Amino acid sequence: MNTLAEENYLKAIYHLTVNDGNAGTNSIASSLNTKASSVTDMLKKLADKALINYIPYQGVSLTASGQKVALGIIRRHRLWEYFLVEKLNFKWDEVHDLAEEMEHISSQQLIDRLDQFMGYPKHDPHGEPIPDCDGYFNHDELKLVSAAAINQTGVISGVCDHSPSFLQYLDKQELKIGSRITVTDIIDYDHSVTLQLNNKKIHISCEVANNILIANE
Amino acid sequence: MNTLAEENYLKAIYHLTVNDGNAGTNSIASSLNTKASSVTDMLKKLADKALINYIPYQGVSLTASGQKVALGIIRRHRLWEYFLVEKLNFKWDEVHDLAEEMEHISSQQLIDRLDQFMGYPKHDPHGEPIPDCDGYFNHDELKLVSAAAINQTGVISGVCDHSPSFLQYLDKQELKIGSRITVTDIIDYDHSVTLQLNNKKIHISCEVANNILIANE
DNA sequence: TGAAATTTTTAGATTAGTCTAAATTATTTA
DNA sequence: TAAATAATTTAGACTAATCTAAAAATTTCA
Repeated sequence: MNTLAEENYLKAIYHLTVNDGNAGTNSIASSLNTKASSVTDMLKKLADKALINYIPYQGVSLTASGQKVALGIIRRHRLWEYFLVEKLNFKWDEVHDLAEEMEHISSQQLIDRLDQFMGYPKHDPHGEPIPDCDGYFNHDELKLVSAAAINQTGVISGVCDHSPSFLQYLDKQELKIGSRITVTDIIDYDHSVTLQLNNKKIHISCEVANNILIANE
Repeated sequence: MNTLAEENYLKAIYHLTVNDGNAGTNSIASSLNTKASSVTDMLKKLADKALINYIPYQGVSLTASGQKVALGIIRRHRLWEYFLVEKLNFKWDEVHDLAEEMEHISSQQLIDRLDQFMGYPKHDPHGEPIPDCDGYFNHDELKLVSAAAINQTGVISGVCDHSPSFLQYLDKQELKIGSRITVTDIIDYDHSVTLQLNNKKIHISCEVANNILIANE
């Protein structure tokens, strides 16, 4: 099996490459709060284990087996988040760091039984899809609120920022996963957005609109 | 906080000293599958942190704060074992190694909510008492089957050996926690024991009788 | 296109935990 | 009670993961 440090590197590389395919040493270092020289050392180890494709000075990508490992970690992380929120009544802004610890318990049987116990949830509390035991998941067609047009309606289905302060702000505004909202106005000057939520008008900044995902209707 | 290795040492020292008060370097080494020299190194670290009383060549005992840490680990271990058996349908012979990993997730809040979620169980699946959040637990008055007299009746309330092979043997004999048994015969020659369980007579070896605990009626 | 800036790697050191082999202390027993 | 035996500690080395500082490669852009 892989060490804790190796798992954290694989997960970071997965998140950095899922959109643009290739990650650099510095971006990995900053996402793991470590130094570039430490990253270089680890990249060699991961390459020796055939978990990444690594060409010095050219960045890295995950191999098929590295991606499988990374998706396993992400599956565990999201299932534990779901467990913490749905079974132990944690709030969605409290579970990230805990799940970060729990995701490293590697028993496949444990995770599959946990999945069954919870009824095979499809999404974690932040709307992220949960990979199944083979690493597959539907990539939902979501759109940023900041990219929506006036009068567009949608259901909040995900958030990009998982920081407690952002999630607590959403709680205060009663913006949650599953809420149906309509974009009623977009201010040219600062790109801030006015939303209709039930009977309420809510005005959010461009930055906030940039971190909320809605499903098209 | 303490490292994983430190936690494992504290737990081992707790188990070795709970009856006889003092543990030697070699006994710690063999219970952790490591070498005496490694133990000596770690004992110095734990003594520096005031978690153990250590006098070179004289063995060790836990300090009050070391005991508190150890009981916290044991609480987590036993609660996870209960969770695995009662919620995820693992068998009692399958949970030890998994709980050994899970016990190192240190969030107090997680454990207290897990405890609440399960209804504050008093015993793990092997009958071991679960310390409360302050480290307290009732030390049940139990007796070994091997120490019982003929005609004595009791309820199986614990097992000393937690190995899968022993627990699977008990399953096969339908001897489980909660079963009421009566000692009907004790063979002088080999100290083996005959039990009455419901309508069934069961003959067990001295070794087995030495690992089953019953509560006096 | 070639110097400046940026990114990445290398070299050498550090820490936690472990090991083997040798030395030391404690215990047993003749 | 002194030698033999057993238990424990010390000395020195190793691995994984990290760091700082310096060197090398790549990219940028004037």
